[in-house]
Amino acid sequence: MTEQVSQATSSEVGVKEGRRADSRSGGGWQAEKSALTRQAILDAAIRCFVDRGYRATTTAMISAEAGVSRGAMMHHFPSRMAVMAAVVAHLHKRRLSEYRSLMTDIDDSSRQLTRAEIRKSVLAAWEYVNLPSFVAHQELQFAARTDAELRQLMQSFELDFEKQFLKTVKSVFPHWKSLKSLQAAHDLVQFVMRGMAISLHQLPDNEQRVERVVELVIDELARIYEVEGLD
Amino acid sequence: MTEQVSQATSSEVGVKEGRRADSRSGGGWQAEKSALTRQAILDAAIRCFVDRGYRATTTAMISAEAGVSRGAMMHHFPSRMAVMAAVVAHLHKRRLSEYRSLMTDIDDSSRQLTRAEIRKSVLAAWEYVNLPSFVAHQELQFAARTDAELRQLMQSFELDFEKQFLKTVKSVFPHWKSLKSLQAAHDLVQFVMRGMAISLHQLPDNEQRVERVVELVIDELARIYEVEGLD
DNA sequence: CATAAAAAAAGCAATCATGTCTGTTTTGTA
DNA sequence: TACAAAACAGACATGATTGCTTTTTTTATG
Repeated sequence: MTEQVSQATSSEVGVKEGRRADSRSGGGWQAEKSALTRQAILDAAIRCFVDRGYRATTTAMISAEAGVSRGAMMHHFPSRMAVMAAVVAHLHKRRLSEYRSLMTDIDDSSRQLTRAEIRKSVLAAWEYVNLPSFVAHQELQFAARTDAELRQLMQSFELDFEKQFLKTVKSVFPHWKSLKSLQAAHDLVQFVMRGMAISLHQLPDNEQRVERVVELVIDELARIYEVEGLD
Repeated sequence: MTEQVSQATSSEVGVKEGRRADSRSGGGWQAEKSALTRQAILDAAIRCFVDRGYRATTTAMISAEAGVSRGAMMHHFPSRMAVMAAVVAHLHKRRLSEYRSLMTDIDDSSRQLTRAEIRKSVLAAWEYVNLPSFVAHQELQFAARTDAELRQLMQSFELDFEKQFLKTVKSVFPHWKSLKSLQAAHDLVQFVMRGMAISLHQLPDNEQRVERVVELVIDELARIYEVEGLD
């Protein structure tokens, strides 16, 4: 009945607006409520991923967290994997939006890139990987390594995400001319942040080590920008 | 009966030599066989982690992979978590040893650090995170985020590992004087490699992106060394 | 108001993983 | 050889999770 796998194809991704919300004036409450419970379930699933992990998250756990019965959940999502598929699409949009929010008001687009702006973008990336949406996605991505079904499900979203991600970066750093070096710099930042996020989960002394590494990354970005980023 | 949790305490870690192997001349076959099955089970568990993931790895799966009956396995390890604890200790030693192997013959310790040597160490780190032992450990570490029991189990090993790890780096780079900058540089490399290992599992275009980021890291390390590493 | 459809809730059967239990074989020792 | 202990193998019971089915409630519409 309700499709929830909707493959991602580059630009158009996760448009599940196919449901006829507010079909007429005054009516449409049913569809609205349906969409509401859907949202509740998806958000609940994300919370479950964050504090129990993907594999340990059961359908009962999600429905309880969402405050709906398991039966109601099975009505919207006929199987566990159907929920996961919907979460993947949901996270795709949410992460993209959150990252864009964090990356705005960094570059004023009128003058050249300053070190302060580079720093802001790096710190934004660090904030980003500490967001629940990122952690949840990390759980999915990690699980996908050994779960062929999930991997296939995520594949197109991952590709599109990378594309949108880079596009955002380019729009934030219009002064950075060499696309190749920008891509590499972006990769560097992402990898470092992801590695840190994972490694420091159970290690003490985080603050200082994070700070130092962040400084190193800023140094390197500034260097790349000076050498390859200017006009 | 057989202890298998043996907390890690800095230098002395995972000494399970407490068993009286070859208690006398001619004898000791029983203990030897026991140790042999133990090894088989531990190695099997690691393989299971690599291609099924920590959470999906069942006791039946491990015993099948090891070629022993489930009963035999339960004899050596009374519970699932007991196996995991033994694997943690096993991996601790194995990873340390493998990393040391990869890091040897990099610095000839007679002259100053060259860029070629820096490159070798970075590539060694990249090889390192692609080893089965690292992937298995990654599975454990990741699962530990949402598994309090496992987390507590690994904690002391993680701390000790970091210590030994840094010690190895120091011995490989005797010319690097500033300990603080060496620590930060080491962190940078580790974070980048971990992030790459995770991110690029299901993304294409790996080769080029890895190469570029590796170059960036090498550049940064050379820069740090010149500024803070020299006498 | 009556009826159809959607949403929600609850119950049920099958599967699977774990831990325990019992029984068998092998090894060490008197 | 006889006995004890360890190593090993298989079966069983329990609890959990999943997907399906059935029943009840809510919403939309004639």
